[in-house]
Amino acid sequence: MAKDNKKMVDAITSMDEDFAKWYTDICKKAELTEYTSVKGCMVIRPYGYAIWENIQRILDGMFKATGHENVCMPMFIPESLLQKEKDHVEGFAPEVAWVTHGGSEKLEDRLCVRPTSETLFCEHYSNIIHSYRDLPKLYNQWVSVVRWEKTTRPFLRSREFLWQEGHTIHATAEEAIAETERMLNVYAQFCEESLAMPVVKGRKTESDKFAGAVSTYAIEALMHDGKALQAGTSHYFGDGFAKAFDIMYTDKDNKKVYPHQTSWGVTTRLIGAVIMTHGDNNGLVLPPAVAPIQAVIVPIQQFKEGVLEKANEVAEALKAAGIRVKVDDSDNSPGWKFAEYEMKGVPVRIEIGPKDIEQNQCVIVTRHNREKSFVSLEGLAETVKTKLKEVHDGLYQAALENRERRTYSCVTMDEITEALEKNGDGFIKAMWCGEEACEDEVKEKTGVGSRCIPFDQEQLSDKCVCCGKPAKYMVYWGKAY
RNA sequence: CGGGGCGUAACUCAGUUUGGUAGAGUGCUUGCUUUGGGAGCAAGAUGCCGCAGGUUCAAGUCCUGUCGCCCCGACCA
Repeated sequence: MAKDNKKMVDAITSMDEDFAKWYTDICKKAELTEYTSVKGCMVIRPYGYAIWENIQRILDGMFKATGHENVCMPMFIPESLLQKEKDHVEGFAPEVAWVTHGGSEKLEDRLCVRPTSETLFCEHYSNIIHSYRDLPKLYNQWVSVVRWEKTTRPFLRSREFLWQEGHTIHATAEEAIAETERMLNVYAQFCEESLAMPVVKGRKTESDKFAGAVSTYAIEALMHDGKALQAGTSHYFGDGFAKAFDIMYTDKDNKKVYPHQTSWGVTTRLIGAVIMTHGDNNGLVLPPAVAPIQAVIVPIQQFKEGVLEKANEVAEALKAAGIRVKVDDSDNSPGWKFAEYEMKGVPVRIEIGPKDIEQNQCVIVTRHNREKSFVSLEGLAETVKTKLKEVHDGLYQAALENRERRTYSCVTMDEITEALEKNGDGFIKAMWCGEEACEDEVKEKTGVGSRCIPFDQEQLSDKCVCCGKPAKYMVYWGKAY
């Protein structure tokens, strides 16, 4: 644990003082994003984009390992195509951006800028799928989409955002459901192993489903301030889209039947999740797996002979061992560099000065707890790898503890209100009868909405927390981003 | 879309009440000294005061309109 919680960087608002401002301060000061002249459209700067590239690289590997292929759909959807699935268009129409002109000419049919690409995949599938031999298709694309949000925040909710959307089509419902669950597990595994972020896996309630889905699964994470963040979703569509788009194939018995579909996605919101899960009052704290710089080397008295040479030599050795390393040989003071890389969340810092070189050692400091140790330059790459692992594990443990500390089991409405008042925002575990009216009432009376029906069910009581009728599920409730 | 706040130098802001030569700190540039937790001194550069009208001898300041951004709600990844 941090032995010194003193805020080193007065440029960043303290998270206890104003969590929202703390968040946006980090986005700007750690050079992740800049605002542009279009509301909700942000520049993702090199340091922020490098995090996304790491996320992409790891996830893409996981998708390929599970048999998926990357494709690329156009960014425009004709209005007529968007209209084909009724629930889908109702869900998305309020937030789509429209292209009405090509050059100076008005378009006959306006084009929607994709808010998601189900309709495009469906149109394509209807062209290429004719036989059971054409199935399954396991597709994914890395693109950006546009949703005209009213309230925007960097990474958490922007009008254009980067994501991947997987779209698969299968011969049977069982296969499609298995795919939906498999990809949710891939997301959960990624969040835990690469982002050091524990998540709750579960199913969304009917009212919270994706527009056009039979069922929606999600992973939910709890942020530092006790608010929930949906970190990824996976949808099972049944054959609803296939029917709407007239996708049919001939099965082994020479019968024409409808295939079953899924889609699943994660977005640059994951970067927001990382910020709000691991960040502290000194700035960002990055999980080593996605950190653009895993170790920064700060030379001390770098003008003295041999110091920079040694720093570069150490850097080369670490690079050779596959560690992402940077030597900061700028003429800023060491203190400035310490603060700078802490703000940027670099997991490990290495200090090398004349005194160290004399003793063939260096100082190594881990970002999450700021613990300092003197270690030999001999076998440093292995030491650094151990430290990176320590940072990852430390982050995961702290995030898990935060979530556990902020998860409250409640059997009555009063208990919910009390728990929130006494301990602050967090996850509420409570039983539910399955009626939408109760879901709404819980939200209205206590302020927490249903997050998901977790796969790991517990029987907290026999009765719905709201109406007292027999309970069907235990639900995680919370305030959401 | 509702409620609140804010647009003046690269950044944070003062100046607006009471109209009268455009300000400070930080950052930036150059030089010297420094370097184990955001260094010191000296010299320098930087402004359509969000935009458009209006009132006035005179507008950053007053009036009208407009655009944008931030925060909080409702909705969403």
